[in-house]
Amino acid sequence: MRNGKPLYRLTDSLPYLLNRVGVRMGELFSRRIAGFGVTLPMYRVMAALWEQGDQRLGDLAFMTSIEMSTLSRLVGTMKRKGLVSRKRLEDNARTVAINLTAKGKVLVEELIPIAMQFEDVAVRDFPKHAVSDLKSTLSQIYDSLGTLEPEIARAEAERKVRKQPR
Amino acid sequence: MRNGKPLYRLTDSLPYLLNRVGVRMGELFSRRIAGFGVTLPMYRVMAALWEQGDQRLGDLAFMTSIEMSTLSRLVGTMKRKGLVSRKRLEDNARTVAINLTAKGKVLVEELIPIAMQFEDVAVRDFPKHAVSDLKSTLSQIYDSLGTLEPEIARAEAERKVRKQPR
DNA sequence: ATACAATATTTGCATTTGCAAATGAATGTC
DNA sequence: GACATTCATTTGCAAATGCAAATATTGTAT
Repeated sequence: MRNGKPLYRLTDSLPYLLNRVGVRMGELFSRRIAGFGVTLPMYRVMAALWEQGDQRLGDLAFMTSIEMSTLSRLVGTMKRKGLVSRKRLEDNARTVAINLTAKGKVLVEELIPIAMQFEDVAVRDFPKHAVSDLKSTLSQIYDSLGTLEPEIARAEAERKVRKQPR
Repeated sequence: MRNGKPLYRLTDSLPYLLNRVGVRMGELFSRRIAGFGVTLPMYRVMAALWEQGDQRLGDLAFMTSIEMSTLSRLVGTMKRKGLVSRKRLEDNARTVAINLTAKGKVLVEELIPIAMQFEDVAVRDFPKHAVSDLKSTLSQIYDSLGTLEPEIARAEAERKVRKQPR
């Protein structure tokens, strides 16, 4: 950046590339399952519960990366559709145990093979190792970002301090 | 799946891993730039225009992966904030040329170094080649999904046909 | 027991989103 | 040159989202 302009391309940046493929995948898969009356977030909730049942709202929010208040409402509509149950616990009534209903289980077990096939098709031109490398790198970056969160928050705060020093 | 249950874990699936890291990155970077009065979609628009100015709405929508009607409104609010301009062309008045204003340019050139640093920090524990492999795989999958779109749409339609044959 | 803090979820409210329909503008057809 | 047709963008409307505040329950200190 000899000339003062930072040398940068949005379209080469990791967040951009990540978002772009995420959006495209999401759109395609959404359309793929729309005929079942299920949205992508709904599928994620069902598949998460299929993997690990009886979850509390907070845990499910973490697992699905859906913001808690959004998820609270989503679980509400899914309950109305008869896909999940939501019972307050006897021992700790401030928490709630969310689970698949029989109907929800049947449905998600119909959708899972579709998801598997979808992923197969999406990566069929890539060698096995490339896909597993990709997945493991994605996981590591996710973890790393979790660790870095305080540091990044700090960088954010510092600017304020510089602009408006006490 | 000898027992009839598909062997599958949402949390090992590519769409899940992708979404999760995308969401976390987005949240962190959003917070990082919030002090500048800019949201993440706004940043993406500005950085896209910085890379390639005078874009039509449709092209900008494609480049940023933002749905067109959403983007139309976003550009509206950004124009009101004085960040972008939007002029209809003399030669073809049904298209519109969107560009950064001077103010928008100054702002995005302040944000870009932050984005660069953000990405550096996010991947600093990874060898260079791992990051470039990741990026190239993401790009390839994106392209591949584009190609596969018709095939996936067909799979979607087939189900309907089977259920309700003519 | 009473008040107070901590935890988990839900709700109010304003904003954003996305589909489908409407609008505005250019192009082809007769 | 009026006509439908296609293309690019915008808008109506209902639904989804996310922050902050409210609610409900549990734990703790006095």
